Formats: sequence, structure tokens, C-alpha cells
Amino acid sequence: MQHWIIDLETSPLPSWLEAMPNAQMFRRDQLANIPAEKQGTLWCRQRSGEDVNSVLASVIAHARGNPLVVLSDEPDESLVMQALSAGAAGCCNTNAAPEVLRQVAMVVSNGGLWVGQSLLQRLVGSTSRILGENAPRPPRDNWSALLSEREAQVARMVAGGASNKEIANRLVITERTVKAHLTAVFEKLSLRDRLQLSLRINGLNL
Amino acid sequence: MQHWIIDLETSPLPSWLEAMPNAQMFRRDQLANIPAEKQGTLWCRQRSGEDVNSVLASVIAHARGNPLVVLSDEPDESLVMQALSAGAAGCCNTNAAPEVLRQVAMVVSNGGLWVGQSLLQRLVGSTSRILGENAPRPPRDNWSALLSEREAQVARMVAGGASNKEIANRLVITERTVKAHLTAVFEKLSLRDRLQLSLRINGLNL
DNA sequence: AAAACAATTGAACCAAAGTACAGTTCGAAC
DNA sequence: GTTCGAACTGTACTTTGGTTCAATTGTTTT
Repeated sequence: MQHWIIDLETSPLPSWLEAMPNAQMFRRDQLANIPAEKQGTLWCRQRSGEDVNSVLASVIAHARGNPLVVLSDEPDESLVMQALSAGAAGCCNTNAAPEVLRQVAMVVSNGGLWVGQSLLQRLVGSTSRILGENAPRPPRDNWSALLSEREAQVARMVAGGASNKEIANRLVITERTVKAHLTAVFEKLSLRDRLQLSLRINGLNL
Repeated sequence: MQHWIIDLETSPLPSWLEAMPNAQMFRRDQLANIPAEKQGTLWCRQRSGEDVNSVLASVIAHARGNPLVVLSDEPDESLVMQALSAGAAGCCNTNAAPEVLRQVAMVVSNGGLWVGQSLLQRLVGSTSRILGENAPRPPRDNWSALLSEREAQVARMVAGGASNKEIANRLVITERTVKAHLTAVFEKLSLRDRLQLSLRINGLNL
């Protein structure tokens, strides 16, 4: 996995090197030099007092789908929100420990988002109150009520994007059995194929 | 690092074993058997239709400060919120891939909280709206930026559940051309098939 | 005991999806 | 005026998805 770190200067912090020994540094005016054919993780340092959006604007444009993490000298709640809103996959302290940086790298390189524990806790706190009250659950699709447990299990895996072969391997059954379960699921839910099933389970087709 | 998995039965899923070969299984009525002197990570499976709070109540009591992750057969936004509110450090799909499970384990064992990408995205979105900040951000995922207009059009129809034949008829082109566009889309977005594409476009990559 | 259902699999088969290789047309850009 | 990307199509092929008919085993229900 390749790491590209963007800052005002090209000297990395020791903790960065410890977490990512093979990282390459770039100045903000050298974004064009980032190799376009490889894929990796972008790290962009935001220094004290700088506006996140203006720092990120040009960097995002060069990300080409690669995950971007903001290393902030002064992270706070609203700054993290702004970074994520701008398209970053995560935001952590410039001086975070190498283990934390490695963890962040792993999460975002797999397509995840990363935020620190305290912020996440606060997000959960403020939102759970709101979600809890108006409870938009009633229209809960009870697709699983009609299915046997095994059928539902297979259905969920299909909805997550797995192929029949992958499902068979993971459940240690033959591909034939997977097909049998799926045929039953399609019949019971009156669906045509796995894509329709995915839309139904993921609640996009009501 | 020790892993303890709690379910109604003591047979683990293959993917759990792959992620945590040395995990120990416990039934929910065997919580007292969990060794108190060691420390590790608790995983508790919540099966379809079960109420999270009642499942977690007794488990939390035996956690003794160890992080607890909920493996849910049917994770959704409110369920994850309930789990975190109850004291869990994370919540992911029962059938999550081994790599994901390892990632979750690493995050929570270091004291972090873990939630899937899609939920986090939604949390960030809803909270920034609530906080009255800048909300009208275009979709974070820039999949369409990489595609030509026609490719994006076909991609959207696929994501809505249409077959190649239906798309061909509606766009008044041949099925062959639809396939050509899709091949280009898969290539550009590094996707495997139409189901993966649907998940990507519908923002469900958790 | 009989009936019903859940889970499993085989063989054979058809349909849909996706790839490989090759080619045309049109308009914009250099 | 040549180059280039976009949209489009054909033939041929492989792989994956899905159905039909048929059968075995174990558990639960009646």
C-alpha cells in the first residue's frame, strides 16, 4: 500500500515515518507529481488556523478515488465534520501515535471512514435521541419473516454483493445448495433475480 | 488477544474462525464460564428479529470492561445506535468478511468505537444538518465523475435493478452496446459485476 | 406413525451476464 | 487533417445465475 503525504514542506514527522516507512512527501504545489497509475492513501496536513475547505479543495481534485485522511494540527468536532463533508475519509491529530495512524490507514484503505472515538461518541449521543423519538421504523420490511433462517442468511450475503461461489465457500455448502435457497427466496418474495433481492433487503425498492 | 463469541449455539461461522482462529464460543446461558482473569474482546450475535437491548443486557454485565461488538443478522441504523447506546464498542454484519472482522477487532481492542461506513456517513450527514452547518453537499462518492454521460446513465439503470434487455429497449440501443458500456464502467470503477455496481451507486458499501 | 418442513445435493439445462477482438461513425481538439 | 474519445455494433466465447426434476436426511408437528 502506497502512502502520499501532503504538507507545506517535504519533511515528515518521525511518527509518520514509523507508521508508514515508505511514504512519499509532496508539497501542496506538487500535487501533479503524484503517480496517477498507482493507488494508495492520501494524507493531507492542515496546519493551525488554516481553513480546511480551502486546504482540501485542490487535494480532493487529485485524489482520483483514493482515500484521503486529514492530519490536523488542531482537530475539533466541527473541523472533522467539515473534512468529512469535503470528501475526506478520516481526520486525526497530526501528532497521533503510529499505531493509530496504521489503524486509520487500514480502515480507510478498505473503503471505510474513520473518526476518533470522542467525536463518534458525541455523534451517537446527539443522533440517538433524535432517531429514537420519531422512530421511522414502522415501515420495516419484514422480508425475513417469510424465509427460513438459512434462506435469510444466503439472502443477506447476496444483498451484500457476494457471488454464489463465495457464499458456498463461506457457508461450507455447495454452490448448488446456494442456488436452491435463492430460488426459494425469489419465489417467496416474488423477486426476479439477486439484484432485485439486494434492493429489497437494502430497503431501496419499497 | 483473546476473542469470546456469544451466540445461541456454540458453532461458529467459518468467517469468524478465519478472522479469529483461537476464538472461544459460549452460549448465552454460559456467560459465567468466560475467564475473568484474562482480557479480550466479546462478540455477541444478535439474530433476526431479536431485541438488541434484551440480548445485550446480561452480556454487558459480564464484559468487565472488555470491548463488546455486536454481530447482527440484520444491522440497520437504529439497531447500531441501540447497540452503541447499550455500551457496545461496535456493530457489524454477522456475515462480514474476515478482513472486516479483523479490522473491527483491532479498532475496538485499542479502545475505539467502530461503525460501518454507510452509517457513519449518515450520522455525519444528519448531524451536520442538525447543527445547521453547510449541508447541501453533493454526494461524496464521485463515481459518476469517472464515467461518460451514457455510461453513467446505464449504470444508474442497473443500480435500479434493470436487466440489460430492459435498458437496451428503453435507450433504443442493442443489448450488446449496453454490455459495452457496463464493461467500461466496471473497469473504470474497479467493480466486478452489476450487484457491486448497485451497492456502490446506492451508497451501501459497509 | 404419518405428514410437513428444513437443509442438502446431483444432473441437466437454458438464460443472462460479461469478455475478447474487431470494427464504424461522429464531433471536438490539437 | 490527423488524432482522439464517445457512442455504437457484430461475432463468438466463457462464466455465472437460475430453473426443473428428483432424491436423501433429520427435525418438528399432528
